[in-house]
Amino acid sequence: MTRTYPKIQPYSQDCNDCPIRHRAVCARCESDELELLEQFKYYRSFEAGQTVVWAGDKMDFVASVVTGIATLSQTMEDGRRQMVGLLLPSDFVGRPGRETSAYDVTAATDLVMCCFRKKPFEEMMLRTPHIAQRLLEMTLDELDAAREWMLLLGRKTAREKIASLVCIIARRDASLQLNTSDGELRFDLPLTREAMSEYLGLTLETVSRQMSALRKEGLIVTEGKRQIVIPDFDRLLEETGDDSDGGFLV
Amino acid sequence: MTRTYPKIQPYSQDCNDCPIRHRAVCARCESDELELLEQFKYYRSFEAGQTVVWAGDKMDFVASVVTGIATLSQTMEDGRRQMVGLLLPSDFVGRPGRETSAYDVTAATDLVMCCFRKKPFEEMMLRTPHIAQRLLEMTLDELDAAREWMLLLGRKTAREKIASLVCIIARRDASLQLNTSDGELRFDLPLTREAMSEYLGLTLETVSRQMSALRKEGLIVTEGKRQIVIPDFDRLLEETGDDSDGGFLV
DNA sequence: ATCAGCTATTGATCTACATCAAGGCGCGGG
DNA sequence: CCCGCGCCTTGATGTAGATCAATAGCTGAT
Repeated sequence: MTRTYPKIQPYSQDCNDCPIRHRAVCARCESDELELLEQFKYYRSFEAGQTVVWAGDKMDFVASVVTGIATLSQTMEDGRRQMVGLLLPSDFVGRPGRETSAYDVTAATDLVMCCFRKKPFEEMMLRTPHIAQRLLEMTLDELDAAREWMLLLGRKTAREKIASLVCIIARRDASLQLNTSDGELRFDLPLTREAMSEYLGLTLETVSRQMSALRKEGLIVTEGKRQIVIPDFDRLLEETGDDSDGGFLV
Repeated sequence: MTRTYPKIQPYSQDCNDCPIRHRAVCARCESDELELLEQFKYYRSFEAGQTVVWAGDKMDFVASVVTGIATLSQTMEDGRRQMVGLLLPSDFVGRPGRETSAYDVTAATDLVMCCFRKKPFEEMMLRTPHIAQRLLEMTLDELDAAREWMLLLGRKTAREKIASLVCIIARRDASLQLNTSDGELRFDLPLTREAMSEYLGLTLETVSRQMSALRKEGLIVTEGKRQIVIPDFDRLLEETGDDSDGGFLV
């Protein structure tokens, strides 16, 4: 016996105010069955620096980033912090089947999230198999990204780490924005030196020094505080230590 | 409209020769619909050190570890290696929806895996929603483990890394074996110093030194080459830098 | 018994990054 | 205008862990 289920349209690019957006399950572009999600959907805004949830706190919703950047971090007792997730617009956060957040969720910039209460979300997951399949796909992508990140943390030099981070953000950005055609990439890197250091497992001083080094060598150009131009993406890529072809998976 | 689907029995402990075992989808203990998986199931054995698949190679199966230990690693062009997955018995490997392996899969010890051809597996996933749900759950667990691992790689000292690894293996082992009641844990750590160093983002010399240090301080006792006794688990835990309560999620 | 080939240990030295410390720049408020 | 506060940069110094190197145990082959 073969059944058919309502199809989730994956990666629908232009559904900008959907509750769980194009990299996630898009409820807007869906069958009737999914309409009911709408009634549980709500938006929340945060200012840069604010905490969305603390590790261990109750988190009764799942969400996706609409605008801005959120981070997931772990903190050790003595204060050492490691970022373990970087959420850009369209990324999903929250784990069906868990009561509390395992990580600090923080707004790295001003942030708007689109939230669902977890209960109805879980119920719908049971009724609509394609959601679980879509979510599985997303989670596998995240796992691959985490593993790439592990290579960075475990084996790359400070210089390679910085180059990698800049490339990662540039790619994510480029896949959304229109890229400036002729090899040159322009985008803003909306992370403080401290946030970068938490991402990379470095101190902020080392981040600053290595950024200066890349700047002096012309691999990156900074305009103002956060705006970055990469004159030659391929040249910067060579500094990451990654295989030239190897896929970034985010 | 509410439908019901065949239920997957999760974590069924005593289904030892099931193709995808208790931490995964258990096909043995299932509805008729799942029976057809059996015909695509086959076993493969590897000797310690052998490679199961190379990163980039075609991988037309998914599998679970039956006995032994497998690892997932990434290699940089200049040979630096980082382990990104450690697969103990019952762990699942392979990604539905991808043609090639993203990682080197290697037998750390003699290894038996139970494999499925990917095509029929994927087809069944579409027909049997609970499989995707179960797989999602497993993948989320793995993601949490990966994030714990990122904290280790990014922020822990060599000593903390070693203590953490020993604790992780001990826990995984204890959850399968009968633990030796009175606080004392005995198990074997079936990884070479080199494998440990690839897990931890260290050199094998540093691993060796730190193991010696823990031994001299009586935090661990080694019997023979690979057998390890932890006289006082809680005392070793304190050396990991982790929150005393905080959940290891593997 | 001897030797080759692993794996592990231990020592000596080097270095990339952390740590400590001192400004500098930009921005908003009084 | 000045001051305080975030954020960033840069310098001086310290150190954990890498690197280089020698040796030791263990296993299996001759």
